[in-house]
Amino acid sequence: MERISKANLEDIARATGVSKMTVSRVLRGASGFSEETRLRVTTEAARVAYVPNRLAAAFGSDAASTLVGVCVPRLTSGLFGHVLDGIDRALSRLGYQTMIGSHNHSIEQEEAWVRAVVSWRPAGVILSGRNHTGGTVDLLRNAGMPVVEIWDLTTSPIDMAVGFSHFDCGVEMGRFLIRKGRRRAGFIGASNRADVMGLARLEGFSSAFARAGHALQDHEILHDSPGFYAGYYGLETLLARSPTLDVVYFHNDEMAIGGLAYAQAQGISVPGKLGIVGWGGMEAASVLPRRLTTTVVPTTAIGKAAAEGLVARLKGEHCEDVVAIATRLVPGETG
Amino acid sequence: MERISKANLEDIARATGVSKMTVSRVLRGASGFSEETRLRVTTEAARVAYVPNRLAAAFGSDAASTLVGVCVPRLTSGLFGHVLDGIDRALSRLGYQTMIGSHNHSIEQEEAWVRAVVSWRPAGVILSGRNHTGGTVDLLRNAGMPVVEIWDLTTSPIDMAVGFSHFDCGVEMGRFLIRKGRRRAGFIGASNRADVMGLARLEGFSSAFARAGHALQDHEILHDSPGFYAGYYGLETLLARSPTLDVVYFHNDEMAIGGLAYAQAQGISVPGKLGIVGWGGMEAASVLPRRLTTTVVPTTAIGKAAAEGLVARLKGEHCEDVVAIATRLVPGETG
DNA sequence: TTTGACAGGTTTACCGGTAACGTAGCTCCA
DNA sequence: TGGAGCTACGTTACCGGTAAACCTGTCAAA
Repeated sequence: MERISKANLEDIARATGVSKMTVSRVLRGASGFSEETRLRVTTEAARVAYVPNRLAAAFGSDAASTLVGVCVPRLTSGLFGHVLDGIDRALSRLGYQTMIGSHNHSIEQEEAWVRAVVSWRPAGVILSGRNHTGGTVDLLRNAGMPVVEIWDLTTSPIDMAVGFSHFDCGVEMGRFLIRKGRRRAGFIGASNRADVMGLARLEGFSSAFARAGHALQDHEILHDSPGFYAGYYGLETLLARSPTLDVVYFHNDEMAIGGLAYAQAQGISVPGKLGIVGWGGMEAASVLPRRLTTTVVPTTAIGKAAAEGLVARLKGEHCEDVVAIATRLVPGETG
Repeated sequence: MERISKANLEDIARATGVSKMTVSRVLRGASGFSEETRLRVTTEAARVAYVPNRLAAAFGSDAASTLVGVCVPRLTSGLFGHVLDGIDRALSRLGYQTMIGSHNHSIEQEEAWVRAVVSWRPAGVILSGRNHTGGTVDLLRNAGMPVVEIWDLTTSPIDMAVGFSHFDCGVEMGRFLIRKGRRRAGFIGASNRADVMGLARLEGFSSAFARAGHALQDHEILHDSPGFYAGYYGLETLLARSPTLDVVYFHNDEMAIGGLAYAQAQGISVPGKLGIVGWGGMEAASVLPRRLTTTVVPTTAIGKAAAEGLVARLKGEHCEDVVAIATRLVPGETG
């Protein structure tokens, strides 16, 4: 009974009187064996509780890895949680395992993670964003495996890209607010300057206002995690400096809700005196007493598309290099 | 220049005039070589951009795997995001890779995941909860690797456990509310009946009220993901049925905030007419206009403790089998 | 002078699969 | 009736590390 689970192909082969290779073929569901052999082998495999050794399989044949590396900025973000969920569901349905990491908006940490994950010889890699170190790009190009860059769309991906343009999100929100009559806009970001995607939204937003002849009045980027607190205190800081703002664009919905809480605590009328708009489309944003004006990002769909694109490439099927996933500006009652 | 990254130990050995084994020792930082050799080897390794092959390393020596499997109920939960972050930070600092999966509160899905992850011969596994299939337990026992069960504490873990008691959380909240004069309590859960940990809180809560002579009046368990919507509509449903409730305990903070939103929309005075309390301690809960009464769970600390316990066991260091991490009931302005 | 300990290596065997190729026996058709 | 083409296997070599055992020269102590 002891270490019964340590059985390998050879043990099963001996017990059933066939060769190791035949057992391998049966258990992989390949072809080249009779129904009778299949039955004998699977029965014996079940009896000894055979656990395949993917390490040996992936090592032995360079093409057989079922491992996919995924790196996101933060595991604690509600949005990326849904992206990971979309990826993980799609990949595990297709028989792949995911190796997940986070880099906290540091491309150096991302390179370290890529180095670690490539040493496992994965079938492919999914990264977030379009900004990577030269070392990361070299490593991935040399490894010659499919790479999908998600979240921020680029027209010249390392290999493939699935996502949307953060700059365009900012532009769209800016134009929307100008149409609504807003003129003195501010922005509150967080997660420090390393979050280039948040900054891209700021740039798009700013350029939309500038083009309309109303330059961005002020912005505040906090060195804090982009949550409710940062939104609350960020708005306090920004309004202390620029009390005449008539609308504030927040880095994300969590922060916007924090800002909303501050405005409410101060008796500032929203959207009357001050508009508050977010980004991301977290669930809370649409059920709060006042529905937040925000941009909804189809997170799960992005994850799913990235995973399916990667697998399509692995199987040699055709698949677009760049897949744009549309975001949707949802007007609420706060902007 | 082509496929220069495909260099292996043998290539480096040839180029530097030493044996493969010596190169292996140098690059692993083992001992048994001179400083001059070390320099020659590391220089050559850098020149050819050597990427180690962990597949081969883990395969070749059964003790060398640096892989740790982690399975949580859902990747989209804010709380588990922090747990994963705690685990991932601790493990990557210690040189391990994490393979993350989710099982959506299904122990059958958990078993499937364990089967898949064990086939990668990881160094250890971290699971959530104490409820597993017999197959899961057999698989892990036979594999003979360290296992940490997190989140819900058990006194008889498969191997190790790090967490707290959900039942006790419910009891503590129940007693707190009774002291505050609440008598007619309800509960709103979600994620269907499979979430045994949420149900344990309900049981603890219910038993506290029962012991005080005020049986739980009503409860509603929605077949929906435990988010803001479920809280909003859950409270609507529950109050339609039991309008005289004076306090409602929610599955988590997201749902409680949804409930708060419903109460506010209906003009129900909180906490005057109805108390609303949550569980989990999400950041939003403490900055909203009224601070939510809730139980704060030290998520990151649990992840960190689980990871460090696992590694301690791997290194043969002493480490407690059961580590209790205290939660904290934080009275707010809603209960 | 001998012994032995140690640094600094080398050699060999092996981990458990899989690809590639070989082969025996059978059927089927010209 | 010979051989082409199948099915159902078996054989061999190999993936890239690492453990373990085994060398070899040097230096110090006995």
